[in-house]
Amino acid sequence: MNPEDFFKRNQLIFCSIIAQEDTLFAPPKAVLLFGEQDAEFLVVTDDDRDAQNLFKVVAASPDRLFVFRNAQKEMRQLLMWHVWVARPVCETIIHRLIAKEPPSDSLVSTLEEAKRLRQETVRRFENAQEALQSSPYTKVARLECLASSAFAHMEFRGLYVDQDIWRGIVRDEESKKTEAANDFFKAAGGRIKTDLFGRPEIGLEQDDALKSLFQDITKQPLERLDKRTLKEIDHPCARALLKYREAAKLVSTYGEGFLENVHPSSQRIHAHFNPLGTSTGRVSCHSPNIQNLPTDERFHQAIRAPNDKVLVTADYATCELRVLAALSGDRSFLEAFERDEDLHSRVASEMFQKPVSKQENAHLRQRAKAINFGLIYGMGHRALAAQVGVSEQEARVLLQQYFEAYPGIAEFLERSVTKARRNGFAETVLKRRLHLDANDSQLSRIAKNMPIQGTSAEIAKLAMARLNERLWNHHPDSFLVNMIHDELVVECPKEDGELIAKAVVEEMERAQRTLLPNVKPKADVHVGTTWHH
DNA sequence: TCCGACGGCCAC
DNA sequence: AAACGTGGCCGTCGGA
Repeated sequence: MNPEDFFKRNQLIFCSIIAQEDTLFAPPKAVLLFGEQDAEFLVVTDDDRDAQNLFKVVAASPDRLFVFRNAQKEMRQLLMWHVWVARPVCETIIHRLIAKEPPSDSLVSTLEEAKRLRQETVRRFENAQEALQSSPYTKVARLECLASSAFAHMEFRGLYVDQDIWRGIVRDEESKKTEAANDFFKAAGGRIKTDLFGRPEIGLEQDDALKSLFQDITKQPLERLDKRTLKEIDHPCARALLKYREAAKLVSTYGEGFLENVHPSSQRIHAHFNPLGTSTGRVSCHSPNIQNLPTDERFHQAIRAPNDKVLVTADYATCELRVLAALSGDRSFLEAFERDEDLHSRVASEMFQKPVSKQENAHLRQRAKAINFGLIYGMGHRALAAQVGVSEQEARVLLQQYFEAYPGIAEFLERSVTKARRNGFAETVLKRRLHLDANDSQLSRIAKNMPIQGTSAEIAKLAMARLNERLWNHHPDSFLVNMIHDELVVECPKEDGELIAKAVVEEMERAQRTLLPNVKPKADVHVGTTWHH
């Protein structure tokens, strides 16, 4: 069948990639497209330019649906042909949401095999569609499918890293590590035995041995030997170990092993994003995880745009607190955001009945901030006490004062818990669910956190999906290179920086407004040659 | 030699 | 640290 006729007749198109190998830059051998009816199909190959060009145009337009087995992965391969899919439907996403076993996405390597799988594919999809329609997940499925295009594109493009700068930082940290180790053993003196060659018998990575050593030094039993415990020990060994651990962390996690993820042909990092990688709806990322790069200024200098390009860095201003404001409907919170006030200061002054700003009574602002964020995590008085450095009794009073000033927040959080306990699950604004089988105290914390964290994630995914489509259609030299939960990073030509910054903020705020119509949205943006914080 | 559990720590 | 939520990666340790 000729391509025009095929696309005219089919609104819903099944898309099967026939691929050589499962590597990032391996182009498809061919693509089999077929409709729901038996007779219609189209085979697109790299030689058939007419079919390929038409495929490209139709795929990028929003008036056809393309069904994939694993959309993110398969669309990544299609990008080798510069095909980008505006409206993908992903079987894997649907199956995961309705908690069915997803179809295996093992490679289809011949056209014959793809054709043989046609009937089965259509039948399986129709069943999944039916199950989805009668489930609460239609909205969230639509969002996830839409966002999968953005993730495919982001993975395909990759994140540029200046390896020279990066290696320079790692070298500095290596010498800090050595220096700290020397300091440690010098300070430990006779406490550590040495072997025949004068080498110490314990290493600085042997936590059990170190714990005994510090129990010796402090003459106290130690439960753990983490950063916080070490900070409380006034001894040169403790200070040296802290220095050592900090440097060792950077060297091991962000050292040469990290740079091995730079792809040899693109010279970029193509991390794997898993949009359904968490229980709340947040995205996870691995190999490498570029959502937990150190906020250290030096590393940010190494994440830079290639020549003649800039990075647009945009992040939501207190996204989760805006979600809390919207879901609880708390008048005071909503008003603070409406007036662009500093929420933490406002909360502090209402709690303590005193004027508070970042300058004035900053310690009170700090306490309010700790509570604001802590509540999102279902924090109790113990954790609050540790966080702000007061007694547990004082922390109890602080929470009491907070809830007196904001009864709407208290009610909302309690309502979340009651609802979750009754339903057996917590849910987001798009009705994403997290089933709870935990004990009561943990259930309560998850019930408070999941709707907020999950809704935040949905806002970010919606922004990504819309932004990616806008960039593909109107700014083809600009593209997403990273997303860190509430932050998006876009690489674009130097001369487009301000234009793209405007587009990014627009889409982020529009997405927030879409899911939270009753709160004023806000995203901050920065344009520069390096990643900004 | 491999693998999972664990402690620790990076991010939001 | 935790009765403060969500992740991934590193090194050690102990068992197979």
